[in-house]
Amino acid sequence: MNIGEAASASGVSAKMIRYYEQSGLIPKAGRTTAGYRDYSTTDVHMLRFVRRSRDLGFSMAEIEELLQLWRDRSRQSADVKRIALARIADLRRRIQEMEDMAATLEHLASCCSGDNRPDCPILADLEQGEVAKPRRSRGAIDAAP
Amino acid sequence: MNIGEAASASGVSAKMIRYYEQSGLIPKAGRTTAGYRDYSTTDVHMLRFVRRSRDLGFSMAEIEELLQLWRDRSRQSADVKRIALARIADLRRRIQEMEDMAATLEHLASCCSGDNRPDCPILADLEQGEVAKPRRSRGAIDAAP
DNA sequence: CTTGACCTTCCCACGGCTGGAAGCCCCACC
DNA sequence: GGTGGGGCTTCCAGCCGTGGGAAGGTCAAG
Repeated sequence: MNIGEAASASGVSAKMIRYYEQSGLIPKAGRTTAGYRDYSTTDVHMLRFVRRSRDLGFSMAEIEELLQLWRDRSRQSADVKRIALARIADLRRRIQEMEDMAATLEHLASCCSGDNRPDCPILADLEQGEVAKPRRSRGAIDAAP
Repeated sequence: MNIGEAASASGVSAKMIRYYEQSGLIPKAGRTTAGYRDYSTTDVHMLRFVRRSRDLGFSMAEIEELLQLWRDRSRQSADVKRIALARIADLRRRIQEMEDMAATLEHLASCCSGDNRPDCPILADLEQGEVAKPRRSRGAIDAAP
């Protein structure tokens, strides 16, 4: 199976497959005599694994760890659970930060008349306001298509 | 006031101030005879404005718009409110996506015994599971320090 | 054999920083 | 009036994950 077929079978774009290979997340694919990458159904399983992990917001480093565990028949499920719980904690923390932002903005917006006059509590706050600096955390969902 | 003083007075690092200037977010600072950038207290206000906006998660493009409104004495508060409301909606959408991820992971983790045996429903899901692909959105909080 | 859909590699861009290197200049201190 | 160490300047490169595109080779159908 060539990279295009593997891509549509796994839901990972060909671009991304090459990128994952190049960055060492997945092993180098075998090549046909013509130099095309060649994939097995096991490889497609692995790619689906990666995609699902990304969809759940795991970082590359975490996915690397998860892939190792996935391949390791003598793994301990506790190791997997630990990574998942860490991810959940991270999500919860980031959700809280965003909730705080949303609440602040909602408060400001509710104080703003939103008419054709220039007086605006939102701008006033931006100019003056202090924030308990939320120390930024890792690996997010960003960059619209 | 030189860039270092402006940085500590505003809470924006000198690196960032130069970056914002270079990328056109803020106007080019005046220079002393020695070539040092020179800042006024108004400039510091502007920098604090930028920092607070970033803390609230506004994108560079949004901050550019907000800065223009901030400087525009004949602005309409409705314009500011519109940007804030859009930001809130974006936050709410992204929070929802992350909530969904967290819920999925929590379900999986609760099904995982987390012991020294290899059987693991989390890995099983990653290998098999489908996700209603959450279309990724813009401008996040990411990249750990 | 031609066509066009695929594959290959390579480089560039995004956002939002952060770090480093090289080199100059400034200012406080003695 | 020196001088040392820190500030300042510029430029370049990286992070993550992804998309876009160019230039060239390869495969399969017509």
